[in-house]
This record gives sequence, C-alpha cells and structure tokens, in this order.
Amino acid sequence: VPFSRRVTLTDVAERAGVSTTTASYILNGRSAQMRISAEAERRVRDAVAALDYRPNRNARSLRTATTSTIGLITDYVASGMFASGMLSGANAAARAANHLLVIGETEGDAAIGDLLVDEMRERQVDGILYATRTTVRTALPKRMRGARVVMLNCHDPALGVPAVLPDEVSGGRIAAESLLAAGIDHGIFVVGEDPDRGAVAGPLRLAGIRDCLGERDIRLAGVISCAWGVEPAYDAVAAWLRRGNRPEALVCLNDRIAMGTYQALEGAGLDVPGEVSVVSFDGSDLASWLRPRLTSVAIPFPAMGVLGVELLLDPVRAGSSTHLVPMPLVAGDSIRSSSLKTNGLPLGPGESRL
Amino acid sequence: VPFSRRVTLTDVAERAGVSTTTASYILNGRSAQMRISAEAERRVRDAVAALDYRPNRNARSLRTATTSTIGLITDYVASGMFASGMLSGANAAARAANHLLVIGETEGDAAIGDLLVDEMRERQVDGILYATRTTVRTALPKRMRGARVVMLNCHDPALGVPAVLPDEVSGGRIAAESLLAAGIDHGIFVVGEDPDRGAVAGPLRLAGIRDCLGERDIRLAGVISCAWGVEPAYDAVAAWLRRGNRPEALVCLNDRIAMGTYQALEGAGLDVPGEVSVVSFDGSDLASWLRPRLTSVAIPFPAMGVLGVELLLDPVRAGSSTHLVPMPLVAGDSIRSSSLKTNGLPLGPGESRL
DNA sequence: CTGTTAGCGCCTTCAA
DNA sequence: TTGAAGGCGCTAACAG
Repeated sequence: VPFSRRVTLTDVAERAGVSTTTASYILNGRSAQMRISAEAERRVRDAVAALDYRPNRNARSLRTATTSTIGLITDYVASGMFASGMLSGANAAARAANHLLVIGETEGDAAIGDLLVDEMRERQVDGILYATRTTVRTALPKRMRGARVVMLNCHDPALGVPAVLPDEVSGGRIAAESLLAAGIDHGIFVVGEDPDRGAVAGPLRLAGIRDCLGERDIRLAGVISCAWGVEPAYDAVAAWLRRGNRPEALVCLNDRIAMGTYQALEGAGLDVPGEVSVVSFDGSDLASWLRPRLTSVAIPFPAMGVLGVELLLDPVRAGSSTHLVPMPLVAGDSIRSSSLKTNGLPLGPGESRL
Repeated sequence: VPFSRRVTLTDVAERAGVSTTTASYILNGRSAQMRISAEAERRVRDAVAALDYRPNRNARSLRTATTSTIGLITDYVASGMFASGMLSGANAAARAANHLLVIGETEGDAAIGDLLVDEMRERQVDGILYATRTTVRTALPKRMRGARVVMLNCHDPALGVPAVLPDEVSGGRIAAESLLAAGIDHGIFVVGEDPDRGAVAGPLRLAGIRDCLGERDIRLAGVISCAWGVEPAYDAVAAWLRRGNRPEALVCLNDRIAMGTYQALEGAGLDVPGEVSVVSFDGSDLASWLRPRLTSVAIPFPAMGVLGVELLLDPVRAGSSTHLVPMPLVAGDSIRSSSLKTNGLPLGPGESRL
C-alpha cells in the first residue's frame, strides 16, 4: 500500500458523531442546501483535519461516472522544445478547472495510440485531447469515435470534431506587416517553402504573407526552397547568396530556418538587420538566443493548450468547428528600424558585429 | 456521458452464458489456473469482442487498491526544451509496464505542489515521481511523506528517499577526456562557473574536469564566470578575449553558454575548432544546430525518466539511495582533430568559414 | 470447473 | 435536519 493508513468517510462520520450522509453533504458543499447544523459541520471539518481524510476518487467516480481527469494523447508533444508549451497550457487550464491530466505519447505509432485510448477510456477520463507536435491534417483514430474529444494542432476535415489550430494565415500577415512597418517594400523573399513537405503551416503562412503584400500592391520577390532545419536552410541560402542574390528582407518559415539563414548571411558578410532584415515563425527560445535576437511570429502553444481544455470541458462552446488562435509577434532586433535605411542599429555596450 | 454506452462485465458474462466470476478469471488471465473450459473461454472472448467491452478500472481499483497509474509532479519539466525528455522517458517506461502517467506542474509554487500531491493521492496513484528541471538539492514536500516516491533530478539529503541524478562528476571527466584525446593538454578554460548560483551541477562538473586533468598533471588554466545563459556568456567571453586572453579549449558548463561563447569567438575572429576547441554540457538540440556542431556531454534525461519509473515500480531495487545515470558524450565537430595542430578541418561542400 | 455472495468507498433516494 | 439502505463495476473468498 503506497500510502500509510486509509481513512474513509465512515471514519470521519464516526469521529464527528454523524452519519456518512451528513458528512458527505458537508464535504460536497451542500450543507447549506441541506440545512446542516453549524455544529455538525464544525465537528465534521475537525474530524477531516484530525484524520487527514482524503476522499477516494475512484469510489466517487464509480458512483458519478466522472473523474475530473482528462486524457492527453500526443505524438511527440512532450519531447522537443516546441509543442511542450501546449502541455503546460493544458496543464494549467486543467488545474484551474480542478482537473488532472493523464498523458500518453504515441511516438508516431498508431497501435500505441489505440492502446492509449483504451487505457484512458478504461480510466473513465472525462474527455481526450488529441494533440500533434506539428500542425497536420490527420484522421482521428477510430477508437476515439464517440468520445468527447478536442483535436489540438491538428484536424480531421472529414469529421465534425472541434479542433484548435494556430491562425497561420493571420500569422503570415503579421510577419509581412512587421516588415512593411519598417518601411521595407521590396526585395522580400521567403525561405523554407518545401514542395515535398506534407505539413500544412507553410502554405498558410505563405498565403498570409502574399495576401498582406498584395493588398499594398507589393510582390513577393521570391521563395528559397529548403527543408525545415538549420542545415538545409544554411545550405540553401548560402548557395542562393553565392549566386549573387541580395535581399532586403527574408521571411523564414520557422526559427531553425532562420538560424541557418543567419549563419549563411554571416558567411556572406551581410549584417542583420543593417543590410538584411529577418523575420520568422515559431517564437521558440532559439529566437531569443540568436544575435541579434530574432523577431518571430510565435505559435501560441500555451494558449492552444488552455483553449483545448476549456473546449473539452464546455462542449457548447466547442461546437464542432475549428477554433483559430492568434499568433503573437515576439519582437527581436532582426528587423531594421524604420527610420534607418541601410545601416544597422547602434551597438550596445560590449557588442561587436564583426 | 463522454462515451456512448457502457458495457459491464455482467453484460459479457450474460452474453457468454457464464457467471461474472468466470468471466473475470478469464479476463485476468487466470483461466488456466482456475481450469476454465476452453469452450467458456471462447464464448467470453467472443462476447468481449462483440460488445467492445472495456473493464472499468475505477471499479477494479476500488477492489484492488491499485491503479496502474503513477503520478509525476514537476516544477517546469513539461516546458522548456531540456527536461521534457525526462517526461518522454518516464512515459515510455510507464507504457512498458502497462501504466499511465498523470502529471502536474507546480510552476515553482509549493502550494500547487501540495495540491497536486493531494489530487494524486485521492486518485490512488501507485506512486509519485517528483522531478525538477534543474538538478537541485531540495526538501521533499511534507505531503509526500509516507508515499511511495522517487525523486528525479533532485534529492533530499535529509531523507532516505530514492533519487535519480545524472552522474555529473563522471560527466566532467568525460568532457575533459574528450579534449585530452584530441591532444589538448594546456590552455583549457572553463566558462560558466557562477559563484552566485545555487544549483548543484556546476561544481560537480568542474570537479570532474579538475579530477581528470589532475590525474594527468594538467592544470586547469582558469575559469570565466558568468550566469548560465547565452547573453551573459557572450558578454563574459567577449570581454575576456578583449583582454587579450587566447585559450586552446573552452569547456562550457552548458549549451547556452557554448552558444554565447561561439558568438564571442566569432566576434574575435577565432575559428572553432581550428583555433579553439569547445566542449559543453547538456546535449540539447541546440548543440546540433550550431556551426560547427557542438560536442556536448548530454544530461541523460530520457534514461533518468525510465529509471525513475522502474525504481518506483521496484522498491527493492530502489532502496533508499541515490542512483547515478551516466552522461553520454554527443560528438560534434567543435573539438579539433587530434592529428592537426592549429588548423581547422577541411571544409565540406558548400561550407564556408568566413 | 462454475456460481453465489460480500464488500471496496462513496453518493443519493427515500423515510423519519 | 439526519439516518438507513442500495448500488456504481469489479474481484475474490467460499461453496458447490
């Protein structure tokens, strides 16, 4: 037995000299409604404290068919630096609603996913959050049909399951606007569009960028294709620069691409943001570690986790539609100041730009 | 009710034409022991499949006082890119032992911690993992006394509670050895020792480094103090280089320090690894993103999570002592090749060193 | 080999 | 205002 001695409601009632019914009412906050005597209430509360009584939620759940526990099934969300914020947000929201989270990671294996669904159903969770690390269109496992479920960072267009997604198109607009606000109106290139990629964020971000520029009659100057990693971005941008290209601004489709882009720009002796402005997507820690600090449109992982839990607990609000969460701009120092033309910002103390 | 219709063991037994007892024995794998007829077993299994029956674990737990669920209470482990690996490891190990993890994040608030302990006790978890993001010496919350618990990445010297910690001293030796193996035997400095810091990893890593060098009669050339972040490290190392110091190798006490160090070395026009070798601790993703890739002694978070769960499930093995987990060296390209003296490695295709 | 029975701890209808 | 009693779904003596 993991915990010393088990104290039951009967023990409490006995010690307080009342019936378990009375004790139960009091502990469930129904003493007023049931007009329990103040005296009885006091004695029960004293007994609870004296005995360090904790209700057995399994017993309660058996009666009430509710567990105050929600399941969170993810592919790799717990790992990696990115989507783990979703976990934190979900956890905080669950805590705020007096719930606990039981989690499971599939590591991409559908069989494990099915297993986890079963395990959670057997534990009578009040609902399941189905989350993915990367924003994707995906089929909700059949096992989940009939369960109360909210999809996090993914969606199944075929089903009417509520989903929470970052508002990528608006995010793209925000990125573009951050450049326009600095007076940059030409020579804007995108880094990262990769035709092979199945994920859904890239095209949406690109669409938002194009929309925003288009409204100002500005043409996107071009797209540099590469896979979404540091090395591929470095290789692609370095090669592109060697071909003599010179951008005013680069919109990197994620922070790792931006890191590779920084390395390539540096290799070419181009100063950020003096000669080239850079804006990115993700808003990861990495953005704040780069020099100069990277301006990035953040994926609102914590907010998505929070909303996911709230929707799970409020089916009316959830409906069966998709909920878009705005992407906040995390300002860094990688976009040139609007007043300057081609020079960099003044150097801070102890800074060097090489 | 989150899930459609509830099927009970009684339904299964009825459909199979046996008693619930028989059905129960069969489903718990005791049919051989109880010598149940093959015919009965087949009918029961058919019924289970036909009805899509799932046992109600709450009911079972009420009887057995065991939940196949373990609690994981952390400060910020879910967030951040580092310790989340612990969660993954714990999750995988739990899965392997047919358990599920229920998690809670305290966000550093002891009151929330107490609350979470209560919530988990109420849910009758089989044990609790108490984990911290940073390796620390800390007091186990009083609420946990009497619970089956394993401390992860932290320990309470006053209590005889089993703990899992990275083997930092050996890690320090490994870092030092990686330099010695490259023929570097002088001009070795450490970056990051910060006298103000309460955490425990720094001194241990430093001790390991000193031990290893000392055995070869090599003196550590010096220590550059700074807080454990990118900016502070950049500032400290840049200032130190400006004073004319020129190291053979820098041992950075974590990867973010190494990133700042890279930036400072670059600012001073010093090539890594051609002119200065760098080795670090953490083994985070960041290490693989830097150019050249950073050689880093990894904190074995996943392995720690695995071991934590295993110990929680096996008290005999756990005992009441501290279990050290070895830190693996993640090789990068930031240490000069042993055959070369001061030149860098040959450039790969598409690479530039500026 | 299988069925009957008695709880696990809690909530809740019904009576008093 | 309080108490008695039944049952949530499952397991495990104890009989047959």
